[in-house]
Amino acid sequence: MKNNPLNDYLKNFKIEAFQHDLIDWFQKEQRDLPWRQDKDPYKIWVSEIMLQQTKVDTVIPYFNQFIEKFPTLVDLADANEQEVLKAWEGLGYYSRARNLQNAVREVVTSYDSKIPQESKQLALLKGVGPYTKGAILSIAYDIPEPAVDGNVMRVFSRLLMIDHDISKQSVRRLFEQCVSETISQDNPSAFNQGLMELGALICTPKKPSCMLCPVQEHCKAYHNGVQEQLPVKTKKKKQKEIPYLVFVIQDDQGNILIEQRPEEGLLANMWQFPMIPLFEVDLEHSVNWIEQKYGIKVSVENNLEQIKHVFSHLIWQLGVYKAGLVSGNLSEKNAVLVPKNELANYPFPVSHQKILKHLI
DNA sequence: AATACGGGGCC
DNA sequence: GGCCCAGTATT
Repeated sequence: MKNNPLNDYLKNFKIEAFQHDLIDWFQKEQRDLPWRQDKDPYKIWVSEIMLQQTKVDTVIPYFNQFIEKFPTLVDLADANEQEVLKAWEGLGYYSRARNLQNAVREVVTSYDSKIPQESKQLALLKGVGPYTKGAILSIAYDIPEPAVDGNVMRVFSRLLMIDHDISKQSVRRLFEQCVSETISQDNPSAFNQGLMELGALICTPKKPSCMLCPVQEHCKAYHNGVQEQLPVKTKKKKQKEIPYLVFVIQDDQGNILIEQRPEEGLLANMWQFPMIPLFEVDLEHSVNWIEQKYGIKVSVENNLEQIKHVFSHLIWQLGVYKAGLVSGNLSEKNAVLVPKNELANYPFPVSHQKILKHLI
């Protein structure tokens, strides 16, 4: 245990008093959230996946609708992937939904439909990383495991004045040690949730409400007046812009051409209007490209709109054009002609929902 | 150790 | 326009 930097950080830290102050505050001040209605491990799992990189207020309506549609683990396992993606539509990071269903099916077949309480088995499930594993174990099963997310790193970086760069993957393990050493054995669920709730409500990234903080007296950063300087986090570089041509192709019966994206990569298995990077084909040659790829002749009519869509790592500039289907038979297997009123049955990313909206 | 992977809300 | 969010998988 010597030369462990953790001992230096935890020196003079009053663990039992901290546990009490944190848990006491959490039990009084916690928000009334839908996944806190009961301790159904399945619901806790779903909520934890949805909450990855996503704010509570965004998740609430999705969670309610999702649980209504797939009330149990078995219901989700039995669903079509397209149904699941449709329920996830607009929430982002769609691989979360596909991994969740994959993992739920694994639990049904390999674990008699019961979510494992073994850390190692849980970690084997798709989409369950160190954070989600700890969250499920502690919140659903009252097992004292760390669940370190951005909140927890921010809170502990201030409490113990840790100035490691929290954007680095390896640093998470340091904070897991902090939690392991301080977590309440009696109530690990309230302890972990309390840390996150504190990070969300009081110990916020900017202008933390230290005057309202239940653990202010435990906070080294506050005592030194450096709470606004923590945590240390390197900033990410800005996104690359990619211009696309997008085509809303309609036949004479009013059907519209859409296609499913590849099963890997960005927006995997989601649907879209045909689109092509502008650096591969310009508008003049787009008719040829469409004929070659889809086996149909079209006539481009007019520009409908320009859309700028920002992702975390890139930006789409979409030039959307209306086109009429002149002749030919659809040869692309991932594409279909769909009546306008059936488009809403398919899961579209938000960028293409914007186009959909423009059509109606 | 870095990068891909969404989208929305805040300043 | 950048930052942040109850992160994970892949390279």
